Order: sequence, then structure tokens, then C-alpha cells
Amino acid sequence: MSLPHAILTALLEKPSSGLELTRRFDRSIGYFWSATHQQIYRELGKLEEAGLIRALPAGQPARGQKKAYEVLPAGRAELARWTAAAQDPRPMRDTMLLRLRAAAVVGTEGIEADLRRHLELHEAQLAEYREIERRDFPPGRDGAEDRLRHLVLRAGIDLETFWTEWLRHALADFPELPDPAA
Amino acid sequence: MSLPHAILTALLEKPSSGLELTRRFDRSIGYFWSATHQQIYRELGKLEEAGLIRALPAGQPARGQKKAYEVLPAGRAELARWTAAAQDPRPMRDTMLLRLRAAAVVGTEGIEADLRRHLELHEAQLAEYREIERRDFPPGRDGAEDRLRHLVLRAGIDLETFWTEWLRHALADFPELPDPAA
DNA sequence: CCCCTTTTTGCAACTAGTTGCATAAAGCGG
DNA sequence: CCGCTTTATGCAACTAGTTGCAAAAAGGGG
Repeated sequence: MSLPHAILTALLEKPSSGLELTRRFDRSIGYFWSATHQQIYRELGKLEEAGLIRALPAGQPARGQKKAYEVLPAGRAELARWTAAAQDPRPMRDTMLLRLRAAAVVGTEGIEADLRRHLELHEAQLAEYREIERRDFPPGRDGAEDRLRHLVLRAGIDLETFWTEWLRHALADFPELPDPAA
Repeated sequence: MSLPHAILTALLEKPSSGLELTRRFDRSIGYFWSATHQQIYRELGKLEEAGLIRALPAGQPARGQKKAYEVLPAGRAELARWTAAAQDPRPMRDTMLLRLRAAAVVGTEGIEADLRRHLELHEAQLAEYREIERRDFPPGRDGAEDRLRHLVLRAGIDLETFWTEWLRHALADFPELPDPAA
């Protein structure tokens, strides 16, 4: 149950409306915890009801009108509690690995094209992360907060690097493989 | 929607009962697509109803009695179709990265212990994968199926290697960090 | 000022995954 | 052969996440 905490983090970084949050999730936080706007609106409602955030007082809240939220002390406390609490890593769920395992039984026909496509996707993501690193973390600055955020970004960069290398390795192996289904 | 295909793969490798499947998920397939026994039983029911698998004819099927399943041709065809179909990688969801991002705002107090614990967990998983590699993929053999399965295992090994290194790096950085909450 | 598009918010229904518990048979110790 | 534990199967309820759609306001063009 991490979406509310992702939202609290984002709101602490900067109070925002639902749509602004959605956009920021598409760019930064969402890189490791994605969410759709529907999820976000629903969760904002719950968080407000629970007294962890509140709508910034501006015009009466109605449909089609911006409503920005800020985090209340109770929300900050809950986030601090959650951050410090022990949590097990969630088990990995990777479809491509599953498909390769299946291909070992039913044949590799057709999967190679998608491996190539995934390689391109991961290369694009890697390029995007590198651009963010270049822009937001130039060699000079290293406050504590920036260090932590940079560490997180490095995880993203290194993970994408891993996948591009692994996919390239897989593809290099591939043409030689006879097709068990043939 | 990958659980049914994970089950089809496992059943093609070897026809099994629900409990046997559960055990095999705990060991091999589950390393990259985990499932509980309740999920597995439910899915076996659906797959049977859909005509993709069937119960091996043995004693009348009743509660508390083993019931083994095998894959029917329609099931194999569906698995082949699914394996070859283009699929987007699912967005990453990592709680620890989220927590570090939160820690940049609410303070790092308490999280270090859990980083250490995660490091141990990843080290243990890595050791387990290495043991499997030593046992199941000795240098000599390299049939097509084994090559694919080995490739998948290598992904697991390299991912765990990445995480252990990243966590060690994070922890090495840590003691120097002043606590923003202090 | 009226219509059309865009922006912003949100509900409802569905799918997937998790948790908690129940029930039937089999095996074992006394 | 009676009760206790273990094995095997499964239902039901809940939580989380996704998909499809729609309504209210704002802004722009005629």
C-alpha cells in the first residue's frame, strides 16, 4: 500500500492539484511508482478524509476547478512512520522472463521482434534518465536531499543499463538457437 | 494477465497437482512470477473450464485428494500465441526507492536498518540462484531449452548482484548524511 | 453570446492479487 | 478405533490497480 505515501511525498515536495500531481507522476515519482489520474483523485479523496492532507483554501471546490492540496502534520508523521518501518521487498514480476521460459517449451517463434522492441524502450528510458541526471545533478551540488534523490536516480540508470545489456546479450544468443517447435 | 500462462508453462514442463505447482512456484517459476496456492487453484479451475488443461484421469476428484492436470493442445496453442505477442514491459514499482525519496523529505531516521536487512535478503537470494546455476547448468550442456532457461536465471543473478551492489553503495553513503529532520 | 474544444475532476465497473479461513482425507500415536 | 496433526483443495471477502466513460468549467472563434 504505497500509493498514498507516494502522493504525500510528492505533495510535500510541492503542494499541487490532482492534475499537476498526475503530470509529476508521469515524469519523476512515477518512474518507480506509476499511477493514473483516476487512482490519484481517488487517493486524494481518501487522504483528505483521513485528515492527512487538506485542500488549499481557494475558490469553492467544484468540478472542473483546480483544487490544490497540502500535507498536514498528521500526513507528514504518517509518511515518516511508513518510511522508517521495515518492509519486505515485493516479489519480482517480469513478463519477459516468463515468456522466455515459456519459449523454452513452445518455441521461440515471434518473440525476437519483441525483445528488440523492449531493447529500444529500455534504451530510450536510459537516455531520459541520463538527461535528467545531467540536468538536475551537475557535479557540484550534493546536499543531503539531493544525494538521496541522486541515489534513487542512479538505481534507475543502472537498472536500465542492466536491461539493455541483458537484452543485447539475449539477442546475440538468439539467431543460433534452433526452434524447439519446428 | 500472466498467471495462467505461468501455470501452462509449468504444467508443460511437468503435469502436476495444485500443491505440486505451488511448491514449484516457490522454487523456480515463482522467482519471477510468484503466486499463492489460492491463486493457483482458482486459476486451475478457470483453465480447466476454458478447455486449456484437463485433470489427469485418476480416482474420482474429491477434496483432500490429489488431482493432477495436463495441458491440452488448445492450452499449448494459447501459450505459444501469448509468448509471441508484443507486450509492453510493466512499469516498475519499487517500495525502497520510494521510501528513499520520501526520506529526502521527512528524514532518514530508521531506514538504514531496513536497507541492511534488504541487503541480506538480496545476498541470500543471490546465493540461492548461484547454487541453482551450479547444480542445473554445469559448463558442458547447452541445448536450446537449457540455453533459454539459463538466460533467464542469469537475469535473476545479475539483478540480485545489481541490488546488493546498489544497497552497499547506498549504505556506504549513508552515515555521512545529516538528517534533514533533525 | 453560443457552440466547440480543452482542461480538470471524478464515478463505476472490472481485473488481478492477497488474506483469512474452511473442509475433506490420510497418516500416526496411543 | 479415536483423536491429533499434516496434506491437499478450495471458497469468500478484501485490497489494489486498470479501463472506460462522463460531467463541469474555462477559453477561444465566429
